[in-house]
Amino acid sequence: MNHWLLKSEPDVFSIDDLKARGKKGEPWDGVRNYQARNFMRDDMKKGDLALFYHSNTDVPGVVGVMEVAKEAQPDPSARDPKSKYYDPKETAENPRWVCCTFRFVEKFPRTVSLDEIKADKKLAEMRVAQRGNRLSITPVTKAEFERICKLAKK
DNA sequence: GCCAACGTTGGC
DNA sequence: GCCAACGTTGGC
Repeated sequence: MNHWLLKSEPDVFSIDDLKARGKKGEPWDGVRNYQARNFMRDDMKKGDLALFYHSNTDVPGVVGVMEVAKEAQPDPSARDPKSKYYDPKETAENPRWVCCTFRFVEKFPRTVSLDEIKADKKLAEMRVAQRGNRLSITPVTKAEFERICKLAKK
């Protein structure tokens, strides 16, 4: 099983929004970066666990856990001219963008902040802690995943 | 709101 | 296929 970290701006879609979706979960649409897409398309499997990270907010950090409920499918927003994620090059025959569907697992009792991640020896190498990192979907190791869960419950 | 870092686009 | 220009991300 693989582990992941996915960023989302809480103003746009927060962990509480995901929780409100219940068992149905939420398709992670709008990813328009090839590296991130490849992770979703090629490596994300049903049951994989992912850290939910709030970006662009007062205290950026990991706020909870979700799981892959459905593996990659063509991203419908890419073919919707009204969507801000619309891509005129997207076709049904040759879908360029995909999305996995995620289901809420848990919300941490507290946020594991980016500052904390950077300060922690075992976590400092995570992609999300690197300067200039903008990738919204990154793989994390099992050890990193478990470390963050442990910190969250301290 | 600033700005550094990065990915993408398009002219050549 | 290079690279400047541009748009976006996201911490601060």
